[in-house]
Amino acid sequence: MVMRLKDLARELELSQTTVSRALNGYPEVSEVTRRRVVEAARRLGYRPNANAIRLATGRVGAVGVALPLERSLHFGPHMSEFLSGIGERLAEEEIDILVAPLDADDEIPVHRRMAASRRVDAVVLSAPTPDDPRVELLTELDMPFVLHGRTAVDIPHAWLDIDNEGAFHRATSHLLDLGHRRIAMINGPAEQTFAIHREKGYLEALRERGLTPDPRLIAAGRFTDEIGFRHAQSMLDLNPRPTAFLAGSMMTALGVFRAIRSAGLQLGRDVSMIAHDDVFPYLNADNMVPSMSTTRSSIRAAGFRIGELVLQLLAGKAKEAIHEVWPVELVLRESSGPPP
Amino acid sequence: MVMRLKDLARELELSQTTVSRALNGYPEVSEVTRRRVVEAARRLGYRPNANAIRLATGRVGAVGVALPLERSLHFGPHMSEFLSGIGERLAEEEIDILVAPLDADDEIPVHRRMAASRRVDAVVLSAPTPDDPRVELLTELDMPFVLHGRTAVDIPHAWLDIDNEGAFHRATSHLLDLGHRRIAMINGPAEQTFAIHREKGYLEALRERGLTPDPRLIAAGRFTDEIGFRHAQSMLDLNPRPTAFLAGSMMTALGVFRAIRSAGLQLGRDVSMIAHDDVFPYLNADNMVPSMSTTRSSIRAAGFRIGELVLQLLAGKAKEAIHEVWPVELVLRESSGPPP
DNA sequence: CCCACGTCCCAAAGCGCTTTGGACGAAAAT
DNA sequence: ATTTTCGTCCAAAGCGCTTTGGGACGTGGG
Repeated sequence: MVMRLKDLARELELSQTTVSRALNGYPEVSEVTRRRVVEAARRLGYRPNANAIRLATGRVGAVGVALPLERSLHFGPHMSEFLSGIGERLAEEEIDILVAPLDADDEIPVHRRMAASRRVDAVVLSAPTPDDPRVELLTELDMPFVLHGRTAVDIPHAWLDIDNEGAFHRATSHLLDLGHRRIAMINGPAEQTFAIHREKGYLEALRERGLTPDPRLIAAGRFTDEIGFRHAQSMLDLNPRPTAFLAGSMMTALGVFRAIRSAGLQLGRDVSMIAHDDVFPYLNADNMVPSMSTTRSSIRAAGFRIGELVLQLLAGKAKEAIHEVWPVELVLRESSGPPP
Repeated sequence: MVMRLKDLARELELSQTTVSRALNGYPEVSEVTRRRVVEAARRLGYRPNANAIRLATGRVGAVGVALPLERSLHFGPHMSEFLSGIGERLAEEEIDILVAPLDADDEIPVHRRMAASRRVDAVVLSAPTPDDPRVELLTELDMPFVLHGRTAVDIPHAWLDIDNEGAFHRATSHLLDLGHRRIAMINGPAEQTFAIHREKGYLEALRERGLTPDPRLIAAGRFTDEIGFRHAQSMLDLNPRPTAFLAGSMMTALGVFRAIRSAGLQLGRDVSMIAHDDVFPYLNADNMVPSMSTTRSSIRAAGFRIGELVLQLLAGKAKEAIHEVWPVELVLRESSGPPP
């Protein structure tokens, strides 16, 4: 049979109170007793029942991560890296991660359920839209959360985002510096905040040079090879064709690459490309041929940090004080160069 | 304040017992009372405290999915599809999914903790090796589990696997039928059961035609673009070079594809390839150019089914009765044809 | 010598639910 | 008319932990 606190206490001829306190490091128990207790617990393989602790304390030791099923069609590979990052940090504190796979339409009820049934202490949200309703919902439900990304919602909340606007501004400016004038942008899903920010950075960079953006060179869609291919292909049919591409993800970049090649062009010579790289271990920009110039920001590192922020939030830090914008590196490699 | 069972009972002027039974569908409460209770619960937004239920019943309503951090470097994209599949089924039953990201070295303690602290009712394991120690561990801990894949461990346990051996046997045989004689195999991590099965299928097909396998044409490694590229590149340097490739994953296939091209060869004409496709929504074999011939099996569907099997296991079905081998389709497209 | 004050420990009351073992009438059976 | 059965409902005892509110036993200062 599994050993409970009561058994352990009986074994030690101490009260449950004392054993509990000894194990949880309260001061009102002598050091020698504590050592005895801890040693016995280890020896007898005592493991507190997590559910009893949860009930007694009201704390759960778990955070929920919303995994939008539909969106995960776009964010599959991102999601797993992100999760790993969060997990890496929270595992250190023995905090569980509850993934809540949800359809777009039952997102609200699932969050309600999570909150009301006290399954988690906090929630991590990602892939927000500017008017994301989840922010209001969770605030109302009094459920602490950290958002990966940003919204325009006017309710104080904790978030961490990367500087998407800055990244694409720099990438675009760099291509302009090289002499490119027709720069295509294959963005992520148009409703997402990060995609909006990226477009903003791109447009702003063009405007600063007095260039008028060509709407035919701007496309949006999911982060798939296929979307990249289709958009790039039709853009390369234009006359004059774009001499450079910005790609929203490495998946997109693969598609663009294919389109460039199948148009008989050579990446890095005839056409340039800078792609955004969330740093997947299985898709290395450096090892591509030609190696890919990227705006780089590890989504895994962001996850790790978000784990940290969740802990801070739960420790009582004000959500107003939890805002981080991470700079994005521009890594130049062979895929970007001057126009022919 | 949040509504508890006691409040709801007081509100209805009923006992907690009756309210609880009404809500949980026990027979000893009249239909009219039940309706009253259910209606009031809905109206007042009553949500039972999950932790109290867990403590009282001993059931948790959660299953753990081991997410090996290190291995997830190989299985990142697979993992997220697989998780989605499991989640899709279990969400229907309001069962939570706990992901336990773990380093290879603390795998054992994490499982012990999960089991002893009653955080989950069951566990899903994936990516086993033939002598996987987790099978024995979980059996010992009396923790129900379903394995995705197979081991050679001689302990009864529930599993679901795809017919890796058959798939690669067929793919190899098909290439042989087309006239290929030098067929290279770029496999997954050598220690994994599925990779061993695939190699077996491949070797067996060669032997059936009286061919001696060339060890230089067999490689193993993680499922990355890079690994695919490296191995394929060095194999294409051989003389005579392989005329066909088998790739363990779509990621690998992308790398092989690059190597073929950078050797100045054309896929589907000079060199053939059949890749294994776990069906990622963001990497579509049909949309590649040329479209990719594959051995196809949806890892998401497998996840969904495993969710189902977990439920059966928890409902009392014997683990000895839970064994499934799924056939794998061979889908021929443009990347495979006769040798030049 | 007494009292205040630490120090170390304990009994018991929760946490919010399920479940056991009846109670109480009314209807059916004897 | 009395006993059985049945349909409804309830009080109270857990589930395994934390935490409150003391109690007992030295120790040192007045």
